[in-house]
Amino acid sequence: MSKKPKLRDTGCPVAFGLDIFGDRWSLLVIRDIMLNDKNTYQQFLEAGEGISTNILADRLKHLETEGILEKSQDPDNRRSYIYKLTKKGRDLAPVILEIITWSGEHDQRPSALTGVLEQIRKDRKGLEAKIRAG
Amino acid sequence: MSKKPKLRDTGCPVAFGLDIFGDRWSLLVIRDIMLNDKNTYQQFLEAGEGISTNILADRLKHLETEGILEKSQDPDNRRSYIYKLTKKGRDLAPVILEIITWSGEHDQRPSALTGVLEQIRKDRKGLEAKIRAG
DNA sequence: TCATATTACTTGTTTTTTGCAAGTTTTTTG
DNA sequence: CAAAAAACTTGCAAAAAACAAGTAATATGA
Repeated sequence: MSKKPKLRDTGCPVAFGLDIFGDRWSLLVIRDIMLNDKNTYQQFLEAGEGISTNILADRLKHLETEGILEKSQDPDNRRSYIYKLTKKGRDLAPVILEIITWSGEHDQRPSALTGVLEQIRKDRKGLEAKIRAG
Repeated sequence: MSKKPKLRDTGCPVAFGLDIFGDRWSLLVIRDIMLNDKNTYQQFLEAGEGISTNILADRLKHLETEGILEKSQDPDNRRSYIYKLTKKGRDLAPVILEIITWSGEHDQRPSALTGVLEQIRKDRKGLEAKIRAG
């Protein structure tokens, strides 16, 4: 039921990272919080790619366990929880931005995040700083 | 049998990238070629994390189809094939290096790729250029 | 040269993960 | 106070991954 990431304890930093966020969905949730101002379960569900409810719940739990996200109650709605990136999570900004940059170079199709791509090209440091600030 | 990546055609560049290399193994193969001077099926198998033979074959085929890798016969051994990164593949260097950097900051354990981490810290541009040169 | 070993896979089966539909609990809204 | 919303959970089928074994084409060593 829960994600058992079967840690590949080889000491490789690439494998270390992939064990935490190297699946089909985690980086999309992180993207939603980091760049699309989403921060609730419902918003993640409606994000476009169509993640299943159980998988989303599982990934949120996993990312929280790994210290990438933290969850707190919405003060305005006691049914709702707000997910935020921790510093460890925000530190993934360069990884996300490099993926976007790479796709910008190698994807033929018109992109949905063109705005972000332009921001990266014009003022990458500024964008990174903004994300890092939280 | 073959990998059907179920393309998430939302136009998002993060999703675009993940559809190509966002699984448990692809980036490890790319890492092996990019940083560990591995380039044959056997070498990938022995790389430490223990990928299964069928999954490796599947991923190599997929990455070749996506234009990340190219395969050629080893002139010195007609049983063997040599896998190399294409430009598109080498362009993933910043993604890999950022993952390594992130893990360097957030992994407590002593790392196996300390050498690379130091190289990144001392002369990232140089390392990137070297990888980009092929 | 002929048995053995390599290399790169493929095939079949089991196990794990994902995807999908539906249900539950708590809180809010009209 | 009935209905809707938010965040999950549960159960089951389908897909993917892991595991074990086998195959085909070289190459190697006695």
